[in-house]
Amino acid sequence: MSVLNADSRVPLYHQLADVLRERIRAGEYPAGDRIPSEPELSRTFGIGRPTVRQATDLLVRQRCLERRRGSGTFVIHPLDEIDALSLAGTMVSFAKSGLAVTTSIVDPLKRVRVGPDPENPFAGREAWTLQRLSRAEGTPALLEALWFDVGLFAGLDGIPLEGRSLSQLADQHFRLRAESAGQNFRVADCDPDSAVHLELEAGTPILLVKRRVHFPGAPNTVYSELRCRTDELVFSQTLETPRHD
Amino acid sequence: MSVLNADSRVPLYHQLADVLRERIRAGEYPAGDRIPSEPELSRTFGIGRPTVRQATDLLVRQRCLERRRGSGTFVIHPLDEIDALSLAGTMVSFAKSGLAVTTSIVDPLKRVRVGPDPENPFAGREAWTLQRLSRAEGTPALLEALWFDVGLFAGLDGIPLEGRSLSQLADQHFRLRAESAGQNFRVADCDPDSAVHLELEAGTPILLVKRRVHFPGAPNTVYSELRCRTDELVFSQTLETPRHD
DNA sequence: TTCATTAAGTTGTCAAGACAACTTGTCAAA
DNA sequence: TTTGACAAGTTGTCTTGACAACTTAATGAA
Repeated sequence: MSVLNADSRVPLYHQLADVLRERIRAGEYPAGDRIPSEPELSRTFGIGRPTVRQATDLLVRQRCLERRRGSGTFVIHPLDEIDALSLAGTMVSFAKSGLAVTTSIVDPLKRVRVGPDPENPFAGREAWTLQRLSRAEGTPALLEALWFDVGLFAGLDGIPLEGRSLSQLADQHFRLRAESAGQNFRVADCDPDSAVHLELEAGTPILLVKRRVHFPGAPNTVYSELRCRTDELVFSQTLETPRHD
Repeated sequence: MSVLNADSRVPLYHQLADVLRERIRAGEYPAGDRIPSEPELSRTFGIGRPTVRQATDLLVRQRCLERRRGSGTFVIHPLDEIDALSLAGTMVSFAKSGLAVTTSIVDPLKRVRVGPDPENPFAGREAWTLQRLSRAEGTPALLEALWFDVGLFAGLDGIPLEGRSLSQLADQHFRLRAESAGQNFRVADCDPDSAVHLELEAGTPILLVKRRVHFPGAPNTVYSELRCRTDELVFSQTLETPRHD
């Protein structure tokens, strides 16, 4: 009962990769679990082991699978998967550092008309907005103000946001996956409101990051301002060069 | 006369990839030219064709080679390719802003033994180092200190650096293309030396970026510290999500 | 000359097998 | 119980061989 079509114009290893990717997506091979071994896949699909390896090679390069010699081939944990925002994500980048990070919403989600601001793409329009604070080991480290497009994120007010990655939410609830983002960095004096949350004196220099996130066909769908204390924690990111497989 | 050692712990296809990369770098296979065909490499090196393909696969993925079915495998032209470092590049990101940016070397290239510094991967070792200053519209904006691996950038002291993008140099002279990079951001007080170059008072808060650049098979090959004035110019970047197929 | 055909060469895909290197669990001995 | 040796299973590497799909250049005919 082979699912693969040997006469197809699509190479067998691409077909097998599609099957595996679909099974992973469907939860048939849960994250962290081992998938069937190469000889086993070779037998069940009636193809050679090199072809199986070509297929899993694709998924390994896409960071979907991970090979462990002598042990097996495993489904990568979603956190390590290619998440559009993880490039610049905040919760994610902190989580990887191994620090105990807690995030709480300090200003609940509401619909507002955004005032004039040349850097805020929602200026003069309505948008969802909220503010959240991340603490590392108890110390306030990052205050984040976000604005969302009301059209694309319709019904956002019915979804629990506490403690969730926003990119994960965008993916799961709205099937939106960021395409690109732009951000800039500057040193700014901390305003009084933010100073309270960050437990600083007003006027203390902080790192201010302004970020725009673009989705396919919908640029500037998310805008955020990040205010970071960098006295105890630094703001870090990892960049990977886009792969062309 | 095989150059490859079958008894080595290093896999044959890695050895062959190294040989090919070296020949490309040395100009033996010029950019745009065809390299010997797979059967030919297979014969001359006395190895199987799949092994040859494994080797060229590495270089294709590093965007060093390009396969054309029915025609051959070709050395990629350095210029028309996406610059890996442009993701995090400094001159490049400034240039895109449309501002008149000039970069000058304020501390010439030299070989030094790097002192202890937990964040500098060259600490306790020898490295190339240099310091350069970028001005936007005449105003000092960015002071950059760089450290390079002496092994990978052998002969760096014979190459004119003035006014060139370093990633372009790495690509064209050493056929090195960054794979990934990590950087962190913090607010720091400007040290006296940097203050002179940036035309600030010592102690003024500036943006300090520490960056590590990784090349295929050679992590931490470049380390740099960027000190930015952000009063008139911001430090910006664009992120693209890696595409999959 | 111009165009279509042909042949040679190249990469793309796939098979079957072999051994090496490594991991893990089992089992026996201390 | 703890330790060590062993066996089974898995991925890593490599070989030989084959045919398909495609490109290019040479060849021949109009």
